[in-house]
Amino acid sequence: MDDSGQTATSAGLVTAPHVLDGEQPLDVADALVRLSGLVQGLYARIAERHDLTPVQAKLLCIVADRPRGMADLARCFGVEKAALTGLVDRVERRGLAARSSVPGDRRAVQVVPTDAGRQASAAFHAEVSAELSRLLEPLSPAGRDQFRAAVAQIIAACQGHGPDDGTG
Amino acid sequence: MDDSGQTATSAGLVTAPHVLDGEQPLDVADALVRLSGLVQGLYARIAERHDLTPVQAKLLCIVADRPRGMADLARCFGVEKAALTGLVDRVERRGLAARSSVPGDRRAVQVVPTDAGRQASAAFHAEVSAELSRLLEPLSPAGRDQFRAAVAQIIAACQGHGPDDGTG
DNA sequence: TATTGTTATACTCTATAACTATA
DNA sequence: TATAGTTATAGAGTATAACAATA
Repeated sequence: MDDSGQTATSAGLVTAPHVLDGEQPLDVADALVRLSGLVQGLYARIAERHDLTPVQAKLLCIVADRPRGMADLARCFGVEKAALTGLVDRVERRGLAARSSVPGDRRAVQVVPTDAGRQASAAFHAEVSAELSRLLEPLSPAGRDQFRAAVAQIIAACQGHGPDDGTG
Repeated sequence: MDDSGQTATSAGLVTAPHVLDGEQPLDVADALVRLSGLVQGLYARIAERHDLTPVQAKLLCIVADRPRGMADLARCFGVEKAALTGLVDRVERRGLAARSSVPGDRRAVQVVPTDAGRQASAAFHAEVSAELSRLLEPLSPAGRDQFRAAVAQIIAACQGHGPDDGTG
């Protein structure tokens, strides 16, 4: 199971630099967990810079792409639909999105971004893209291409057996 | 800033497969966010399988490696030390760890895993390693090595300007 | 009957501020 | 005074169960 045969202690999965400030080489699992921690931390930090929680940032990005109903959003987040009520309440209270009625189905609502919400989502997206690109700068141009291809391959192989995500 | 020059919509950062079931190629940012979502989701799912929250699993992994004080743990998690009280309360209440007094400093406590906690942490760690390795199976052996090397390089370049993590 | 969304309740995680006890 | 840890309070995010309105 352990791709590299190192004596991995439990601490490796911990992701915190403090725990592994020694110079043990990382096995695959540690490397992935720590990379994922970097990305999540970056995502959260940028969201906070825009006075958003990570979940709110994600919600705004989704509805900025296209308005969606509550059940649809619940599937996007991989959570129960009841959780969406409070989520949307909060972005609505902050003037970043609004519930809009759907002509043709009087039960349904659509969550649409306000202008402020669209601006926040665009600015957030731009910063995340920029900082994530910067994350790859230590790699050579060829290395970046290989890396991106590898990640795309991994993701493609997971389409289907991973209905939810985690970026919240 | 956009390494690949694709017209990235906000939805790309959203990580949810449902949002991007079209066949647009992923830019680097999307790829990293989605990979990180896969890893976090996997981590959370395995924790749940062991009846743990992701944060509890991480806490057990940390103290299984070596007992630690509350302030130390707070630095590991990148949170305020006040947050640790409840965190440790809950794993203690569940019989997975215990507060132990430190001879020589009557203010301090150390969080030590119980036998049950050690077992849970070891089982959790093994499963995460196994499933993360499986995640890389679509890559060729050479591709896996390149990938691991690239991730290690990225992480190494971040040592220092990323004091906290995200795996919680 | 199935679907859409909400309410009520409870739990986990986190932040801030104020506090105690020890060093 | 500084450090270790706790308490109190508040808010976000989530789950479950029960419910309303519409399809």
